[in-house]
Amino acid sequence: MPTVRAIDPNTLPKHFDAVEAEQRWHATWDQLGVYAWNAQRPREETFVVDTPPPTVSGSLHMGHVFSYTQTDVIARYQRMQGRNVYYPIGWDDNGLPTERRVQNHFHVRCDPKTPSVAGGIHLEPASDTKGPPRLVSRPDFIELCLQLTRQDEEAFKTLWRRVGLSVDWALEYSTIDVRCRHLAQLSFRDLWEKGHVYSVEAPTMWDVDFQTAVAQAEVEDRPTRGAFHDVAFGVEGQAEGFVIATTRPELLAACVGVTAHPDDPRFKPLFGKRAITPVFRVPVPIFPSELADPEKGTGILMVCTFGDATDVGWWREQKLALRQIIGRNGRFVPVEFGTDGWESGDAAAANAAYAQMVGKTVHSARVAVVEALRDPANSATRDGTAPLRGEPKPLEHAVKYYEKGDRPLEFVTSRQWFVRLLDKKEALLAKGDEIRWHPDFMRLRYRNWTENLNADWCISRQRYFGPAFPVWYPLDAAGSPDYAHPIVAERATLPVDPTVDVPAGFTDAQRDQPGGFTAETDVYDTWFTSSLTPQISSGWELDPARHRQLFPADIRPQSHEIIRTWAFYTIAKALLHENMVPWQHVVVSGWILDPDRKKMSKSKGNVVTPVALLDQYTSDGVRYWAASARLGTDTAFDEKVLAVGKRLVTKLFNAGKFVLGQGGEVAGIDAELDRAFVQRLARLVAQVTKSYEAFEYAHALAETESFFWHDFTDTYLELAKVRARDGGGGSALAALRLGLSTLLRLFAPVLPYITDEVWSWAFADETGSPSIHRAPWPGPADFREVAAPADAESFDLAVAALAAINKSKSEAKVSPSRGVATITVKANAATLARLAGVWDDVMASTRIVEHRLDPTADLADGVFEVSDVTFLAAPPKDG
RNA sequence: GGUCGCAUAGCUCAGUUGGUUAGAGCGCCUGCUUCACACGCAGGAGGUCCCAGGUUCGAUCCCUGGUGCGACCACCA
Repeated sequence: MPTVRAIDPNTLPKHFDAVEAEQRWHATWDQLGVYAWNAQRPREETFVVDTPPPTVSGSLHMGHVFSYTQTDVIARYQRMQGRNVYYPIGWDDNGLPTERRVQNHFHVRCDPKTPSVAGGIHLEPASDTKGPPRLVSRPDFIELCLQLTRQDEEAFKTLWRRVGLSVDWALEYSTIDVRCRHLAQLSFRDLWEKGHVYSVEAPTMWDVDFQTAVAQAEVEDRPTRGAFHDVAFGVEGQAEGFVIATTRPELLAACVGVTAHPDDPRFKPLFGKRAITPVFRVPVPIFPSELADPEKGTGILMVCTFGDATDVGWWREQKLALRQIIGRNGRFVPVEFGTDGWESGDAAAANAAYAQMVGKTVHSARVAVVEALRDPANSATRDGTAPLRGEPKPLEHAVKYYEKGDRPLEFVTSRQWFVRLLDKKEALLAKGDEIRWHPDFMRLRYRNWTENLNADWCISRQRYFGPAFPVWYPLDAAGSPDYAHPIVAERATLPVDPTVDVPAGFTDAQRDQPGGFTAETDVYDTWFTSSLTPQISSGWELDPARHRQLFPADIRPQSHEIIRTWAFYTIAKALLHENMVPWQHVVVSGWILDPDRKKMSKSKGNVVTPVALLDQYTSDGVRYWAASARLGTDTAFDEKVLAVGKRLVTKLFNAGKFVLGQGGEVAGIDAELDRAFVQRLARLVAQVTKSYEAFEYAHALAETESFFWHDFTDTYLELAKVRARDGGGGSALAALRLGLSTLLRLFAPVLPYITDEVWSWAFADETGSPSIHRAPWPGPADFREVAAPADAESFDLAVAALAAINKSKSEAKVSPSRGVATITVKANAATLARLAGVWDDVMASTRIVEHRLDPTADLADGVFEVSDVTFLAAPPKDG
């Protein structure tokens, strides 16, 4: 029989120093290449994670740690199952969040007309953001974005390593890097060739601060305080007017129509006539519309270019005039009245009234218009009273905002690029159903969004820090761009920067010259690139062989609030490019909530910083907390759970120290108790494996933890340790080691540090797996050589007898370790007979000297009672 | 307003494919300096499984309705 040498517990620290161990294991894992993806292994052995690239625009909070750890646990399980795990990490650095952060950090604004700083720009963080921001050129602005995101990426990387993410750092990328830009442009080119993209000049949702168009998916409603203003309009050719209610009086100058419900008797007589607006005295058509709600406001409303999406619809259907008074920066632009089919009225007076509005923001224009509406001279009716009827009535209503913006969106007419999606809803829904969602109900979020989609995807942004469109426009003889015939760069020429590169058939001298060409200066919506993360991993057209190896991915981890954006767009791209699904599974993490059950987020100022918690509870402790929550379940942040995780780490350390501290001859596992334990262990492994296969890592952890703590350390270890320690316990020694080795591996996905630490004390050499994270996942092969116990209930009988004896000690208020001089154990005869195989272990662990087994017919099977207990004298206290 | 989720011990959460006394951890109580671990061990108290109906021999679990909390979407005159 082989002999195992005990480790010397004295060579181990008294307490587990997690911070030291974490540093040490990072180095070891790097050196061993434990997490490296092997490009040589085939697809069927590979497990591909489509990792979310975190937005690099600030700091990571516990919500990030929570969800990324959950993904890591799944990846670590797959790796131990022998899969070749492709687990990349990227940084989503392009886009508005970064631009905004750079603007604030350095107090700058990008101005394409400003010349670049010679020798490259270097700025210190701005200490004072008062006064006008410094204007910097587009290349300088991009450089500042890159500088700042590089810093952020380093900080993120440090934290992710600390948390123990088993990503392959060789696969690190950023969404602004040249390869991602190349892939984004290839994607555009492919969509262009397939006829899925188009550009059009139309009213589009517009953020006046960022001065860019935004997509439907990035819009959110926010309850906003406003006020109903009752405003009297005149009617052409009659004395009687009517009163509209509006929350946006400042748009009065942009009023191009008036509408009410077709069946509303109050306004029926007005349809077909023209209303006269107060102040500006513009005549506008009054038309019926089913969309007008007689119950709302006064039942009749003004249509402006543009107050909201409904206005856009009416403007199109009724072919109303266009008077776009709000400019791209949110300020009122000059407008000439009298040139839009207006015949009657006083254009000069209107122009004079409007002249005071030019340059004002929405807010101050509102003040100005309301002021004008208080003046009876501005009345459009003939009753001589002020157009504003009564005082504004405050209300709170939902207003559309860009999700990252601060002021309400406006509809601004501009030329934008779109991906045509509205005609592909059926195909999009079908793809969504091909994917398995965890939890399954999350697919309904996707369905709901897709079914209710009401606009194509606006992919152009009038910004700077993002991949460029590979597009130029020919200029006609007058120097005007021919938007109907864009020049899209050929695949082979990509990537291009249209502001630097020259389209085929032109020379650089023709740039921005009549008869020449001009660059498209818009950049992509950040989701246009982010929706390609599976292709960024696979290389797609840049590396077809790798693409076949890595696409579709196995899992897409993400949170549920971005199903409408990230998941949706990624599914759309895979559909449009290759008619495929981008991944087999979507695993949706929940949120961390405050104790008040509000989402933890930076804006709410309730974020707990991860580093302090990692220091206090160890990385494994924090991971334990994250892995305790099921997918899709929002969880209240509870520090007690982290403390439990830390205790589990300590317990593993101590149990490992004890088990591996026992040496001696190892025998086959043949004692009844040992066989009964191994049978339980094998059953646990089967259950835990099943849970992991279903992405139910929290269930797997709970089962493992319960077995480890209750069945292993409190029960089996106590029952077997005397035999293992006092020689002749080769079977117990082997079973204890098998138990420890198995439990360490079951815990390894969640607790990578402590498990590898204990593994390294003995099992690394014994098994030839230097890191537990490359050790084989436990399975039937580990237990094949151990015979089943003679009695299937041996383990439970031993536990029940042990509990009965312990209880007598507890009731007598003596130490559990106190020796028992005499005891009588009662059970029915059959139970006592079945106990025989494990009774010696029970006696040894409870320190029974003399006992009597008393068969009693009236006790149920498996039930023990003890009586006549006397104890040995307490051992002398030393010191 | 539409869709979805949740509601189980003081707290954080499991669980029951419908079946005798519903679980864990934390917290609480009673003990135990125990030779792996006091970040421990033993013992214990604590629950109308949100409410009302229905199906069933039987419901915490299934169905219907309601209440509360949360999310996503819509509502912007």
